Amino acid sequence: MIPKRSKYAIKALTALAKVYRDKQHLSIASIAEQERIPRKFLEAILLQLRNEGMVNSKMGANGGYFLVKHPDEIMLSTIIRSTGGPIALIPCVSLNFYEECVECPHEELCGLHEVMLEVREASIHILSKTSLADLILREKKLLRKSEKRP
Amino acid sequence: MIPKRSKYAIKALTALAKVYRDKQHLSIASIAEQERIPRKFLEAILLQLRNEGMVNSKMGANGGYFLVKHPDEIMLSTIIRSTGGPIALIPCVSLNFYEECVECPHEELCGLHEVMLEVREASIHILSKTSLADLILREKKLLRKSEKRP
DNA sequence: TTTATATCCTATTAAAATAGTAGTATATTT
DNA sequence: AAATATACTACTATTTTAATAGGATATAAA
Repeated sequence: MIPKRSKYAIKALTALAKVYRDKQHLSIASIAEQERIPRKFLEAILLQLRNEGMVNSKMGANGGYFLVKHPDEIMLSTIIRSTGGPIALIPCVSLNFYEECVECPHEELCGLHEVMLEVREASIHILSKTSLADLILREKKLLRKSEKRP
Repeated sequence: MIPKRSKYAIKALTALAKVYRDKQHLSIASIAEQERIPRKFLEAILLQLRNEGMVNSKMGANGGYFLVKHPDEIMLSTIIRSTGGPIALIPCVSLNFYEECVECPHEELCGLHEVMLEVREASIHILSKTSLADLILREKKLLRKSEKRP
């Protein structure tokens, strides 16, 4: 499982993506309310994303956060990783949270290692081809579908 | 990430699978040493797997654990699930650890939900077609390969 | 029948990760 | 100047996971 932190980040960035074309920004408070994320927690998450260059902010009255890149270019895998969420199921096959197995003398000879690598590749394949823009598009499609057959 | 508990379980059951055809059993102590798993922790894990019917045990001197089913029939997904490891990345798409999203009014309309479902399906597809026997086979192949090109 | 060896079982503790909060400083707009 | 918003540091609380302790029970072999 990825931490709530990562999920909150995806939700918040999606909200920012929705106002991207109008060059608008959103305040922490408004995102927190809209997405039902604890305000102070969201503040910490956005601050971190800012320091990593994924978003930028404007201080002071009428300030807020906005995306630096186009929603097409921001992939779920990137968001998950930069908020500390490992995608792999075990540490010895994680790209960003790698840890050697204490019990494996040779991990190249470990069958479980090999299978877990395949799982990771399958997951990353999906998450690194899905952008914030894709997420929004999917939601539009789901909404249309539900309106046709209610 | 799945808990260490799940990984230890897979390692221990694989050890039991290796002696299955000879109708042999292994003691907790010997598995713990061989797989470098803390003995008492392994004891708790095997006890639970026994209560779920995945393994059986023989008490007393020269006792130990053995598989109840053929290694072909024991799938990684089953082991992970019964040792508390969720395969899904977020609770709202987990089969066995499902939790409703507080923030989603309609999860059928959530784009992230849809993507995470795909990730889960891809992972489960691999994990539920891979058995303990497959794991052993993979290791044999990896070993052969490494001996050819050392 | 005694001794050694193993599992059974419950309870407890330790450590780490995660989630969330507090409070003050700083910047910007009106 | 007042109101509003982010910046930043530090802290706390909660939960989960990992691991251990220790005695009860069963079995085999000496």
